[in-house]
Amino acid sequence: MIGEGADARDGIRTALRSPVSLITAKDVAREAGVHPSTVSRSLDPEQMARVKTETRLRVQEAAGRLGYRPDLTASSLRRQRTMTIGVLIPSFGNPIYGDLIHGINAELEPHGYQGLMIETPDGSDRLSPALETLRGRRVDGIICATSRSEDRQVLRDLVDSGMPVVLTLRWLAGLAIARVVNDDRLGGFLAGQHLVSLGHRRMLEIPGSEDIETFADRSRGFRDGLAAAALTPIRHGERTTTPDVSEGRRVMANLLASGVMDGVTAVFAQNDLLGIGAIEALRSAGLQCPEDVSVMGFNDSPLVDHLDPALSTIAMPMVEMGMRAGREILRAVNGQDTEHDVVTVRPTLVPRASTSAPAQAARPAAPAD
Amino acid sequence: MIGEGADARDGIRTALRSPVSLITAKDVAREAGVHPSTVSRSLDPEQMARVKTETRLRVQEAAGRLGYRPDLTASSLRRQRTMTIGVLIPSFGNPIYGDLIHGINAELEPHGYQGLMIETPDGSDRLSPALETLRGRRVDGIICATSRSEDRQVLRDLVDSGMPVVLTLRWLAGLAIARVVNDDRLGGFLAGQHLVSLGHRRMLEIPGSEDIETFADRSRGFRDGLAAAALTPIRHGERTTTPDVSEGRRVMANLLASGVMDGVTAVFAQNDLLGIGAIEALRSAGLQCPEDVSVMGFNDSPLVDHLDPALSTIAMPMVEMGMRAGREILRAVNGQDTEHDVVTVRPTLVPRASTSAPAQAARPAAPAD
DNA sequence: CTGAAAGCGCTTACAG
DNA sequence: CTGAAAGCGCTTACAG
Repeated sequence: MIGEGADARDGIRTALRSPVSLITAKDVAREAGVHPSTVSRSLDPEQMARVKTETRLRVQEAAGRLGYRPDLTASSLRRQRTMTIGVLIPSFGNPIYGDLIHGINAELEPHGYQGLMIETPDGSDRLSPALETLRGRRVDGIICATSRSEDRQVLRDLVDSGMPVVLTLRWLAGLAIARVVNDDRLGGFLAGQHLVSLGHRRMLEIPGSEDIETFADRSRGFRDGLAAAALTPIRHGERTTTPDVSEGRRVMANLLASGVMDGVTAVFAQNDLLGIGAIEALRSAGLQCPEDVSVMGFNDSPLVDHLDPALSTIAMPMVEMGMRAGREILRAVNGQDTEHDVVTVRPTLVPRASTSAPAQAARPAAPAD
Repeated sequence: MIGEGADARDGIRTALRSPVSLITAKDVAREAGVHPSTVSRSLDPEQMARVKTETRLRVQEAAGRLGYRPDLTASSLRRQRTMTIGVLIPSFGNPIYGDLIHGINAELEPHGYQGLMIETPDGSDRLSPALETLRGRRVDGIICATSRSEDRQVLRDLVDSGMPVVLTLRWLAGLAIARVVNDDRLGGFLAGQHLVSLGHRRMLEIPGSEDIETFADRSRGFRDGLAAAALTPIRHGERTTTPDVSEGRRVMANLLASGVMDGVTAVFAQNDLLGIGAIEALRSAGLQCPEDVSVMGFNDSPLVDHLDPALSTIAMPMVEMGMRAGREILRAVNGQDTEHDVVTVRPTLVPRASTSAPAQAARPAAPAD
């Protein structure tokens, strides 16, 4: 009987797995009266020029009618390209990375690429496993926004294996890997300059983790900003682990207890959360921000403009950074040399209520009256 | 000359594409002196029992030495399984979804599955294209955290196509799709009960978008909470589009201008951002929170505990929700019937400084003195 | 311009 | 217990 074979086969298929009956190029070919290879050509923008218009339209019509979608899994195997870019993100819970992802996707999607996001939290030892996963999935390239100094060897091996890689948000000195980063030194400089221009003379930093180049750069910039007014930050030995609110609170409490804060009128916290914690510790000690101590953050995280006081901070162009990183990885994937590409985006000062002139009005060396 | 053929081939490979020289099962087989099929069996937990231990160890050793990772692209094609779950998220920029993703990944990863996250913002018409992408990539199942009433038909079609689907965070009435959701009605109830217990009598809601079932449920629960004290929320015609700070500000300004707020001592905003905006509009009008008007939010977003006043809100167990959603989709992928599964997680009240007893101490009907 | 064939790398009935 | 073969669905030199 006609169709018996097909029915039986369908029956088996259905019984074995989910009833997703997927249309293949073969089905479309039968419908359009052509060979499957012609289906492939008619649907590939790069190849369709070689197909007679009439044939192409017939195939496209049939494909549309049947709802045909080429199986990317098969296409990937044949082409040795998955049209997938691995994206390593420090945290899905930190909204500033949301804009980075937006930027990356905005660049990848129009080119048919899909970002495969994996979270590799700081200090989690999850970078290596994540890279193994991405290798197994044969991603075409990797954007890494989580590099720490301890990752140097792993990243070096990754690049040596031939995988196109772009570092963004953070980078590591001494690795020949393309990077797209914020000019953190400029950011630190802007913070320092801002506090100096308000009239502060005694200032200190609440540093982020030292094994992240980004934070080291913010320090350098901050020192530059102070140096321009012949000032230096007050030195102290406090270090932070994860740059969050509780660490900011802990460090500021220590600084207050040890007397390091005596006479200090402004603090540059290397990110917003540290700054928020610092303000809370100040408040607990009976000090007001900005009246007694001005506090700056870094990142311009969501909601920090709704805090009391609204947090002065440095904003990074995260969307732009993501787009640039996307562009770089696509260049690398397409065989263009990017190894020594360094793209830098510029942060901006966002002055708000948490910084003001010091109460004692210790204005920068104006002629004495 | 020995090896000449191989060298020539490698040369071509290198010239053609990235120099990622990937080890295949064939390479491992040669190294271990077995057939590629034995390599496959020795490395597959489900099959390795059939291989003589000695052989298996030899293969595993060779695989380890060569750094062999099976090509998931080939494996997917052969097995008709990609070990990938599509995850549709409303926004990467909203940190509450970070915990949802954590929960999902925590469940998927131990089972060898990978989440493929795609952002489909509300009101963006990006659900359909995203689903097309996921189909093309042959994901094994889809977790959708973005469903709106306008998506009903698209989701119905998706399920009809045989794709395993689980809705989470939000859901749609009248669709036979498994769902894992917060008990929003309970959340609304807790909010109402909290305000009533503080002594409030005249209260109103700032609603979220009406075409999201979640928000409608919060309203129902809130009304329940008030009804338990024989109260009803003040009705008004204000509606919000995207539930963000500026909408909260706009709506509260309108409510104040139109006199609807007269005598109202407490407001339930259906999410934190609306609540923050409402507080700001109150302040602009010379009213203090909570002294003049108490405000509750919903979500317990990051940083709302650092606002002034710290926002009272309802917390959802996002990690748990994500884990449950992950578990459900794996069940569905593995052919277990989930169509009518409804998993509900319970929110909790997080009372903070933005809610207090009303100034005029309109305590609930105590015997007059 | 189109068809037929080969092959991407894996997995899995099927033999033996 | 292991090998040899077939085939997942696509794409692309190769013919014609």
